[in-house]
Amino acid sequence: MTLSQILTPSIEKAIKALFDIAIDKVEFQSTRKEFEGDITMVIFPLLKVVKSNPVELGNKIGNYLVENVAEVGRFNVVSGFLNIVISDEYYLNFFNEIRDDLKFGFVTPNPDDKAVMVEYSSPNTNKPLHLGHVRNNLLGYSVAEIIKASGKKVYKTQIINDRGIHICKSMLAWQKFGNGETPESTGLKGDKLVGNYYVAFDKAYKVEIAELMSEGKTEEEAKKQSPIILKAQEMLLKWEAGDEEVISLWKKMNQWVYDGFAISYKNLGVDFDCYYYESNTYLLGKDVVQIGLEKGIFEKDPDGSVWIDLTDEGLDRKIVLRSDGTAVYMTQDIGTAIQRVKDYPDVGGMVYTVGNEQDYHFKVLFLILKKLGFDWSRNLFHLSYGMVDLPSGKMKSREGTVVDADDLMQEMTETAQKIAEDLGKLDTYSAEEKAKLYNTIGLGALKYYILKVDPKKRILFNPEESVDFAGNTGPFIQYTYARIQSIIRKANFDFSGKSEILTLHEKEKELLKQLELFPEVIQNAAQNHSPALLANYTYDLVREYNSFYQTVPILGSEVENDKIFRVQLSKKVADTIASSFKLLGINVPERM
RNA sequence: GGAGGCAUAGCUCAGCUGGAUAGAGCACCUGCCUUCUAAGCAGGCGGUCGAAGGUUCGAAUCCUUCUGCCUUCACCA
Repeated sequence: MTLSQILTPSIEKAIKALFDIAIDKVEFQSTRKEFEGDITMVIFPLLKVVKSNPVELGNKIGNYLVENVAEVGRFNVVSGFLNIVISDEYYLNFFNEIRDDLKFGFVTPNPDDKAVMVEYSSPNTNKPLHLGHVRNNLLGYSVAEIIKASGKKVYKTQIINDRGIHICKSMLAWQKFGNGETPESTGLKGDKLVGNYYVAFDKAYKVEIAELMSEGKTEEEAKKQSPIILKAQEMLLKWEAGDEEVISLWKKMNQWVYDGFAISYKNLGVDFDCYYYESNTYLLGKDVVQIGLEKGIFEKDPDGSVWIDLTDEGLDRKIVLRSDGTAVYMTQDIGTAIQRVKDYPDVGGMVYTVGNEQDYHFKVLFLILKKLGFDWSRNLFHLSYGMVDLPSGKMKSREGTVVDADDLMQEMTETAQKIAEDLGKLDTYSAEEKAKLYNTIGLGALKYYILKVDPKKRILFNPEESVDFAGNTGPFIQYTYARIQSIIRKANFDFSGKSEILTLHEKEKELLKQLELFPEVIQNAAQNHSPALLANYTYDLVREYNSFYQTVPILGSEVENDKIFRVQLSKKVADTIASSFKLLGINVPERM
């Protein structure tokens, strides 16, 4: 039970007793540091219903609380704010309750509740993952974990765009220039190899366009008539017709890519419960169009194309089926959503982690699903995030200005290594332990850097300056965790028993207040689909701890009970950091 | 042109349902390693919260208008 839950009924009673008026809402905030108190009640809203002045009313309520609520020790009133001092006993009881609860803040899912499917990553299979995918993956994974921690069952999934002209381009280039190269023969990661052929295609394509243009064709004509693009289109048709040779090459090259992605995902620390492939889903949704037509949600044009008119909702008319009867992107997404609920009947909502350039698409998709009348359509959420820009501008894969995900992780690890070696604290470590640690710190820096920013904002990523390791960063938080582990190792006394201290140091109380917020933060982060809330909370907790750490002796404290309590408190902070970082997908080191 | 998003310190970002004198980090300056890890702590400097109106006892937060940047409005995915 939280403080506000304890206080609210008493305040309601007080108002009832004093003025015979029922109030429906009491507003609290945590007390600002410059005033004495732990929790503050804002008096102003009450003045609308109660005729009094704020100070007088504050005093009356305060007196009532002191007399009737055990947890309330003292109070003071400053203008319209009633600052309430909560007894140490309350915080000590709270601490004893949560101390050994490793799941503190986490809610266990109820098996009867509906599950949430979280889609993220969803790459194309013609090129390696880049910085944009990194943000997508980190966000999607973290939000999935946070929703899980908030008490819902979660399925992590992705839809892999494994078909289409883009992969045909890579396939064609491999046939033309490849000399039978494979990941094994070249030692390249499969996704890199296939990506190279995609680039090779584009290069050849550009040459052909230039040639055609020098022969007097317009750019538009050249783009359409280039032999290599015609070949690629032909290949796509063959793929759709099920041509054995094309399908077999397609399978082979896609598998290379999947093997490459698997390594990237593993390094990134993300995982999936199930996969959807566009080659299986691109025909879905057409039958639903028929249902929509019958219901009058869709309308058919004379040429046979099917549309939905959303002008009443302030949107446009949107096509859902081409005049030749084939599916468009929207059709597929409708069909895939329905398919997912068929496959996992306990799914009652979905989260789509997709960049904000598709805001409009998802608005329309959700609206269509709602009109079609699916009950789960009320719980659809587009986890829309801003682009990751480089100082040089946008990332363009064709121009080679992308930041490769594997390279980036490698660089971060190397930076961590360099900084750690300069500090020279790890001399007793084995090479293997060091490598693992550098990875933990480097990726911690990268992940935290990206996750601490509000998803909907764009990120300006400067790879030169790389990511900080000081201040509000992953390594700073990891460092605090490692320091606490060191304290625990050095505490050669038993601190497992009940803590028996009676009064709290101011810093200890601040820490406990911060810890108390953790469950609420998880719920909040889940509701808002925002790992940033959790990340910034953790930073605040760590600052609070460091301040405590520097002012209050822990192991050195002479009173035995205080010492035990402070180690226990430190451990709880470390556990909470670990819990929080787990939800962010960041590891914590035992030493650093 | 229609729709959506963003704008807070020199830079990178917090700021939950409106609440007290707008908070961190980086950078710059001052202190603190013979005591548990200085990747740290304490402090200083730095802001008309893009602009103007409005609602309110009270606005960075809500409403309107404007400015700037970005995205989107394909029988592409």
